[in-house]
Amino acid sequence: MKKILELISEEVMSAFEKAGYDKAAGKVSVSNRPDLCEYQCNGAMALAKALKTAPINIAGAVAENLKDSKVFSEVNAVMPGFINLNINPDFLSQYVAEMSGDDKFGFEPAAKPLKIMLDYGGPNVAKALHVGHLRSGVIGDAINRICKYMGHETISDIHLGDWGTPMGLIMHELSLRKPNLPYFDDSYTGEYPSEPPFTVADLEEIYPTASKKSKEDEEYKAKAQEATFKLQSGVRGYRALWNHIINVSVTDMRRIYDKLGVHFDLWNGESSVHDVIPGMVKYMKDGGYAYISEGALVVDVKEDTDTKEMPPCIILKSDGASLYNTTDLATIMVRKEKYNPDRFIYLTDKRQDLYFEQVFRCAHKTKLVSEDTNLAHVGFGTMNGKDGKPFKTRDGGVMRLESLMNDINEATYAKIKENRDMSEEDAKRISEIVGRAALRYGDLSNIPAKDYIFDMDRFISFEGNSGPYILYTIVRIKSILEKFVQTGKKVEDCVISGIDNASEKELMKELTYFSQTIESAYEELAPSKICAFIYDLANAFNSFYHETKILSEEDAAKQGSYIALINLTKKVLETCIGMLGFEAPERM
RNA sequence: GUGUCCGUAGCUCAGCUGGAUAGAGCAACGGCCUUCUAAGCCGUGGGUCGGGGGUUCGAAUCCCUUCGGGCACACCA
Repeated sequence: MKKILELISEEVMSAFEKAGYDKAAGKVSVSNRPDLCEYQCNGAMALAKALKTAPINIAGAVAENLKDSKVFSEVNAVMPGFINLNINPDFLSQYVAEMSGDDKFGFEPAAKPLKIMLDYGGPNVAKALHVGHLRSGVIGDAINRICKYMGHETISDIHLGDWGTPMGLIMHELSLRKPNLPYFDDSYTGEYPSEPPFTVADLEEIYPTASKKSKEDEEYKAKAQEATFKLQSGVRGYRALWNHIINVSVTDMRRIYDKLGVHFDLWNGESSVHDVIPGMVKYMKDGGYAYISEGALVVDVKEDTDTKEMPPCIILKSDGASLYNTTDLATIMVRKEKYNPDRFIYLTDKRQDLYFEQVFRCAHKTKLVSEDTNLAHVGFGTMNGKDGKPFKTRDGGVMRLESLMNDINEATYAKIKENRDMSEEDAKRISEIVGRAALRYGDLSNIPAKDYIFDMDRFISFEGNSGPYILYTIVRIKSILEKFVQTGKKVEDCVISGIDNASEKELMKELTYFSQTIESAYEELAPSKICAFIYDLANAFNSFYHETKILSEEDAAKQGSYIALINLTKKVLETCIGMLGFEAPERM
């Protein structure tokens, strides 16, 4: 189905053409003066200057041509040259009726489906998931779902940090604490224990301790580097120990990401490209792309059009070791060979903007990917506390992601118990569903690139623009539909047949924006667009709900039309929150 | 220093491919539950869109400048 604004614009464009003007001027937008009209076209004013005519004359001629249009119920040319439009209720309700008969509500998937590689999450196996990991996972996951709804094929990869210095730090610290473990005995040739010599809780304590020590103690730092080197060069015991770290850590991560509803197709890490690095480096040298500068192997990524400083992309450090750039480029190479994606999308902190620009330029320049492969980086802002600084726990520590989730679930639980009479079991189950919505919506409703202030009270107050508000709206609809079905009627038999009040029209208009919302959310890689849309839609529904008695409506056709409309509203809302990565309970 | 993002109501934020009286939520105040979940709805008050210049018939939106803040700028990730 064509989008509603396309249909309306086409109508106005042909009126421009008929009046002898450039049809391009007929583009229509939603009115910014709802008191005057529903849609507006400002094209007459843009044309006036070039044609040396008064804009109102153009607008008047166009309006005249739209007099008999079936699309509009009212068309007015007003000073200085606005064309004010009101949509014909019959046209609108027919459009919405058509939407309700379509699986995707009239949304047209991408004409050319792409294969898209998404890289988000990016946790380090040495560290516990903390609040800093929330945004990458939640935004990445939502973009993944949006891509799929667009009809694209996606592959998501968590891209674990499992190969760097943090691993060496843990191993070194462990070697000090438990020097007798066989992993540290170079002469040991037997089988290593299958049980890890530590728990997740141990790991969470070991890393920060080791990290702190290495900053204060040069010798400690050197030993940790040595451990890192031993791991990377394949020393048997270190590899075995490393496997334990991965297993313990990843098991725990899966559990938490599951709770959050964040999914990954692949759980590859930096380590998975370790073997291909030498080949890639050789390729870059042989191709004449990479050269030695200040001891390091670099690729120039400056462009003539640059107005800013653009440092070269470092491939190997001056000591010959690989770094972040190396593994990222090698990962691009591997992904290209293995999956050949049309597009790569990375989700990381926005502080890495410049870094990714370098890597992307390097990948293109060295022909790791073809010129038409789109490499995109979504740099997101940080979640800050009320003081405007990165969010911390009360005692100033790093807030673990799981703690944050638990806090929100507990607060949600308390709210449910306060407002509803519900069994312990239901309250607990529902608080988890609502809690996830509160957290994900709370994050996603912000524009990705911006920092935002996390305020627990706001998240748990459930008022205004929040996940729970959206869920509550859906639950209300479900409740009506359920009662309707109990009277022996069928929702599927209902059809949208017309409009008889203002709030119903508003709700319908809101529904028609579904397609364009999804499209722009994809184009801008901004799930926040969907949040804004469903918030408006929920508002429109709630107004309608208060003004219209549905179950007590005696006119069967009218009631059926209402039912079909709210059922469509429900489905659209559910589809949208599905893309945002949460769901609505049956009741709350 | 270079680049980049931001500065809109007391607070948190929309709006930014230029359009007519700058919008929400929270907080404050006032209404609405014998009737589909009041975690809701309706209403009131509250803003020199950081400052200054410019372009334009028209600027929160585009350009320049200035102030204030965040972030990044070759061997960390």
